[in-house]
Amino acid sequence: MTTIRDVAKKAGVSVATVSRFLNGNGYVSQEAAIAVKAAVEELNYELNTVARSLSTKKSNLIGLILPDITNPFFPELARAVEDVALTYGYTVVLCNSDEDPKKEKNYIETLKKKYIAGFIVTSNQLDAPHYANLKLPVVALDRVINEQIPTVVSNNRQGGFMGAQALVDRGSKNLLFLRGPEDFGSANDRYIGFKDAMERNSVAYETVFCPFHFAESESIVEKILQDNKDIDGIFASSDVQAAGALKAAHNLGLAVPKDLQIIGFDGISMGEMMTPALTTIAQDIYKMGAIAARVLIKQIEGQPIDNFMNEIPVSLVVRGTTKGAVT
Amino acid sequence: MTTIRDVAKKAGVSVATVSRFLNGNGYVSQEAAIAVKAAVEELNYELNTVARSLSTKKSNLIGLILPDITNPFFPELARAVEDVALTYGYTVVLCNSDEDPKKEKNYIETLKKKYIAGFIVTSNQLDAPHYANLKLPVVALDRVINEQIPTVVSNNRQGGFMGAQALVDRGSKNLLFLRGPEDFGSANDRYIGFKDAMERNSVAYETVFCPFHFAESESIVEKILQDNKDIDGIFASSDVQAAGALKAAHNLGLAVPKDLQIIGFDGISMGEMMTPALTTIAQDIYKMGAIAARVLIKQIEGQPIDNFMNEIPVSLVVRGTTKGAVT
DNA sequence: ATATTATGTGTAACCGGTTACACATTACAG
DNA sequence: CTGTAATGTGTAACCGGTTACACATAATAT
Repeated sequence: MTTIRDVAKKAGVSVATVSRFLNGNGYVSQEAAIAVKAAVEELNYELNTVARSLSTKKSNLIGLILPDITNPFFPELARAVEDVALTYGYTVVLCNSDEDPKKEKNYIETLKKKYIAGFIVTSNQLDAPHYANLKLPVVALDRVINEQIPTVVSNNRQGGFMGAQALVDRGSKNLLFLRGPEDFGSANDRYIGFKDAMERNSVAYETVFCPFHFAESESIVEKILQDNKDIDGIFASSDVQAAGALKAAHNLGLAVPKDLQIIGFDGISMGEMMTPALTTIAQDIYKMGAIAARVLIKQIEGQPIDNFMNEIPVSLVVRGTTKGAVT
Repeated sequence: MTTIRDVAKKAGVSVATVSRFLNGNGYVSQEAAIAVKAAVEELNYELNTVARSLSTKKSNLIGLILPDITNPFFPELARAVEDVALTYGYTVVLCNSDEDPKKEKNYIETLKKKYIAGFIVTSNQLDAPHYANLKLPVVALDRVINEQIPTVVSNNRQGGFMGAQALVDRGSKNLLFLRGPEDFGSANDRYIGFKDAMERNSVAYETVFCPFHFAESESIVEKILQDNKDIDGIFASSDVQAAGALKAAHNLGLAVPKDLQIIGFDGISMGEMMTPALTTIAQDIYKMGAIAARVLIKQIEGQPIDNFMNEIPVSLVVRGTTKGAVT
C-alpha cells in the first residue's frame, strides 16, 4: 500500500504539503501541487480513510436508523438516502433497530466509536433527549424529535385530511380510521387531519390503534368489520395497515370498493401490486430521503441550515380501492 | 476519551499488557489481569476500533451486497444476516447495488479501504473472478460464484420441480413458466427443475424470460395470457413476478385459482398480503441469511469451513392461488 | 527602508491502538 | 545443578494519516 510518505518522497516535498494538497487547505504552491498530483497518479495513491479518521476523529459514514427494514416504506427511503449520500462521498450504514431500543443504542454506540459523521433517524424507539445529547449532527426523518433537530416530514395533517375527505367525497358514510402507534407523532398528525375533516363533514366514524404490521392489521380490522357492518370506508395511517384491511375485507367477502372503500398512507410501490390497487395518500418518499441526506450533510460540513422544518406535500393517488371521484 | 495508556497507568502495567489482556492473547498474569480489569471498569474504558483497525488492518465490518433493496426478499435476508452478525460482534454494512456494477464496485472499493472483514454477495452484477480476486472472505448467498467460494443457496432445482408438479397435481394442463434473469444461476436451476417435472408429465408449457420486477412481470404476463387463452397455470421464479402475474390475471378478469393457478418462488411475507394469498415455493430466508453470516464469520476468524455448499431445502406453501391439493 | 502580512514548506508530535523483541523469572527435564 | 521451555512484562516502533508550530521568503504597507 502506498502511503502519503511515498508520495511525498516521489514528489520531493514533505508529507504536510501532500496532505495540504489532498485536502485543499493551507498553502500549496502551483509547483508543489503539480509534483504531488503527478506522484499521486504515478503511484496510484489512495488515501487511507481509517488513518484519517483516527487522526481527525471524523469519518464519511452516515447512519440511517430504521425501525423495521421489512416495511417496504423504509427500504424505499433508504434507497434515496443512499443515492444522495453516495454522490457526496458518504457511505450509509443501515441500522435496522427492529423496534428494539437496545439494538438501536448498540448501533449508535458502535458507530459513534467509528466516528460516524451523523445520523438520520426514522425510528422512535429512544426518547428525544437521547438523540439530542448525541453531540452529533442528526436529522429526523418521517418524525419530529424536537425543534433543534432538522426535520423532514410529510405534511401529515394535510394527508390525514385529504384521505378522510376523499372517502367522504366518494360516498363513504361510516368511516374507520386506523391510527398508528400511539407514540409516533407523524401518525398522530395524520389523525388530527382526519379529525379535522370529520368535523367538517357529518359522517359517523370510529378509530382504533393498530401497529404498522400486516397481520395485526388484518385481524384487528376483520374483527371490527364483523362487529360493525355499517363501515363503508377505511382510512389507514399506513399502506401496510391498508393491505391488512384489504385482506380482511376479502376474507369477509366484502366488495372493494363497492361495499367498502380503503385508502392507505405512504405510497409504497407495493400498493400497486394489490388487487384492487391501493388508493393512498402518497408521501414523496424519494424526496424525503434525498432532502434528509442533504440536510444532514450540510450540517456535517458546517453549512448553514436554512430551514429546520421541511414539510413535504403529499398527494392523493387514486387507484382501485376507492370509487371514481364524485365531483 | 480514555485510552489504553490511561488504563495502563492506572493499573500499573504497560500498554502491552493491557492490550494482551483485552485481546486475550499472549501471557498475562492473574495479578495483572485483575488490575487491568479493575482499571478498565473504573475508567469506563472502551477500545477505539478505528485505531485498532489502522494497526491490525482488520475491522468488524461485514458487507452485504444486495442487488435491489426494494425487492422484499432482500430486506428479509438482510435482517437475518444482521441478527447473526450482531451476536458475533460484527456490524453489517448494507450495500444496495441497484443492479449497477459501478455502484457495486464503488462499494467494494470503499469498504476494502476500511479494512472490511468480508462480504456476503447476493448480487450478480460482477463476474466471478472479480469476487474471487478480492483477497477477502466472501460468501455467495442465493447464488453460486464458484466452487472455491462458500455458498448458501436454496435447493432451487428441487423447488422448480415441486412448483411445477404442484400445478400439475392440481389440474393445470397448460403451464407458463416465468424464467428469471438469464445470467442468474439460481433462476436457471429453478428452470431446470421445472423442465424435469415437465418431462415426467405430459402437459403443454411455454416459458418466458422476465425480470424480477412487478410492473414488467404484469405486462409480460398480461400479453401472454391474452395471446394464449389456454394457460391455466403459472409458475414464477420469484414472488414479485408472481404478484405481477396475479395482477395481470385480475386485469383480464381471470378467476384465480379457478381459471388460472399461480405459484411463486421465495416465500416473502408479501405473499400473504395478496388476494388470494400467494401459493409459493418458500425458501427458508432467515436460515439462508443466518448460515451465510455464520459461514462468513468462520472464514474471517480462520475456522475451518466444513462444507462449501449449503443447500437449504425449500417447501411448498399452499395458499390461495392454487386449488386444494388433488391427492 | 523597515514593518507587516501573505505565501509556502518541513519537522515532529499526535490520534489510539498492536506487537516484535528484549529481558526477566519460574518450572521442569535430564 | 544446569539447560531449556514456559510464563510474564515493558519499551518502542509502527499503522497512515493530520496539523501546530517554527521558519523562510516574497509582497505590500508605512
